[in-house]
Amino acid sequence: MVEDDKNFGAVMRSYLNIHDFDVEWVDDGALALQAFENQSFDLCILDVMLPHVDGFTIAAGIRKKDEHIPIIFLTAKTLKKDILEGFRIGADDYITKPFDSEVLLMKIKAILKRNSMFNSNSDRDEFQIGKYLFNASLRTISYGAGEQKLSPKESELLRMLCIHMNKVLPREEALNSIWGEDSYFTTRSMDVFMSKLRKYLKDDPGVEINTVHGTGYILKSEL
Amino acid sequence: MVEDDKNFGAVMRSYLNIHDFDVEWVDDGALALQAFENQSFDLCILDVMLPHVDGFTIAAGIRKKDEHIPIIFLTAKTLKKDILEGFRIGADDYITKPFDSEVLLMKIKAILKRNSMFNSNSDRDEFQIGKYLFNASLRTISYGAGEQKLSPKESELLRMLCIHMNKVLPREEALNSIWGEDSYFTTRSMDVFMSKLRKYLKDDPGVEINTVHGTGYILKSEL
DNA sequence: TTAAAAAAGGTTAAGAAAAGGTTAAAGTTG
DNA sequence: CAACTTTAACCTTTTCTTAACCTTTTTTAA
Repeated sequence: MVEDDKNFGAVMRSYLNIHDFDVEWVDDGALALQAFENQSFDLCILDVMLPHVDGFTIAAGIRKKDEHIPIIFLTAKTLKKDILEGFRIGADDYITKPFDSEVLLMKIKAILKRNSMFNSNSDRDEFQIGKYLFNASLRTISYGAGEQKLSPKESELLRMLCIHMNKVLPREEALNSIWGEDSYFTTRSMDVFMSKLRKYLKDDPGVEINTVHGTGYILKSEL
Repeated sequence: MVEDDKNFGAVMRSYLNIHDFDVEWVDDGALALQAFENQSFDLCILDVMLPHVDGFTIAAGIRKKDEHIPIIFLTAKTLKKDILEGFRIGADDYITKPFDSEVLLMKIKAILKRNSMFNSNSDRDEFQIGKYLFNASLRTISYGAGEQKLSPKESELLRMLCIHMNKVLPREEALNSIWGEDSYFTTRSMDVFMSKLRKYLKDDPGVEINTVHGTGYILKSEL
């Protein structure tokens, strides 16, 4: 949420918190775009009249980076010209103050619900690993122009490492999930795969797969 | 569109027609549900106060049959209780009269755009594949002057690849959908068809059908 | 405390099994 | 018969396991 009115912003945040939304609130356009780059959001609520950068410009910047994320304008600007401009940029809704908070809530839910149809299908299967982009359903690791294909087990193992990014992936967990059992041979087989994955990722020194002896592995990635 | 005010309905219809929408207009709830069953729509606009069956009831009936289709209420009922009821039933928006027609138009477009992410391709039958134009119902691939006819299964398989353009089409999905089962022989049969499709598409180097070993196929097309 | 033994893990290569590509012959169906 | 689909045959490629030979880490016991 981008809103420069401190009182209104605080009320909105607590209202949305009560209804189980996590709200990241900034009061400035530059901070908004910065937050958008560094974090991951489900929906944006933008005021239009702001110091420095206006809400339309923020929205355009957001749309450039993510053409799907829902955007709602929430503003005192009631001129038809502004409303149309908001939709032109790619807003999902344009709500004028004063507004009813319950109605806003319903609109947020309606938009998220519609958007979730889109997102749920394409399950999270893309990961950024340092300089690499790993697509688990295409089973590819791309890095600049190059592309490395992965076998099913290689891909599944890397996906599990990504899900546990910077945390330990217990050997057992991977073995049971991918091989379905935890015997001497499957263990050794997994070692072979780990060796292969390390090769695929060796060109970025900021990425490494560390061993936690007797326990498991950690995929470490800077950034 | 369900609207019992003859004058208003006629104006709305011609306004939407001017903006390239086909409008089916009924003035009664029973007719609305009947039309919904017999035809195929992209979006519903419902008045709430209607003779016989009210708009909320119609919306509930529609939602029962299709949980994804966008619904917009367009009504003079401005009570908060009604607005919330509208959203509760599953509306995408609730617009109160009087309203601005241009804003309505933008809202319709915003909602259709979001919904299109979900169901876009799934029942199209014309696709651009690189330089080729593929028509699934005529079962032809044309490329400049030339035209290649496809058999029913060839066409259906290519259509599924097109729907998943640049994404993986799982073997299973194609087998179950086209052959109705997933056995050794249907698998081999599909391999034969894949080989044929590759031949048809071989003249454009920007188009290729890639194998994701053990998983499925991807139709890749530049542009 | 520390050297030796045991366990765990790293890496490479060989080979078997599974999957897929292609072509042609043999069925099917309208 | 002609169009279409399935089956068969013979390949090639991909994938996974296994074995062998290392290195590193942990445990054992003198």
